[in-house]
Amino acid sequence: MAPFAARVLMIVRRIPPGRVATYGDIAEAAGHPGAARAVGNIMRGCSVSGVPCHRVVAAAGRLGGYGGYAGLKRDLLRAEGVQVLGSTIRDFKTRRFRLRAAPVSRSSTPKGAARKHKPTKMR
DNA sequence: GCATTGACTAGGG
DNA sequence: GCCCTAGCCAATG
Repeated sequence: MAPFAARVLMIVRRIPPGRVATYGDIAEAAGHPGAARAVGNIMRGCSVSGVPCHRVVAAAGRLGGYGGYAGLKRDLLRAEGVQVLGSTIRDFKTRRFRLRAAPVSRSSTPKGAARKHKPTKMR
């Protein structure tokens, strides 16, 4: 499997329940910004792989696709506490999971461990 | 190795 | 705020 695909899968895997991420963000986190479309291509092959692909949505909080089962994807998201109106996610900006570029080296949360509700900067 | 495709995104109407 | 068009990238045939 291409390293890019592996990265994408890894990233999608660490999206917690109730949270969502856009294809673009995932592509960027995987090291290929702008490859959102490629991410979608990878997703269609990972229907079953232990990857919560239903938490991957399109930009602007839209649902995007899910094979031919976008409706199922919507239900899954709602089941996790995500409010979905039509084909758009409500409070998308707050539901979006902040991804990480790459686990190059994470010794042991050196200083960010005791962070409170003030994330210094909000993308 | 080139051409087509597809769970996308950003911009304009 | 929704629909259509053009651009982009990796995967597949």
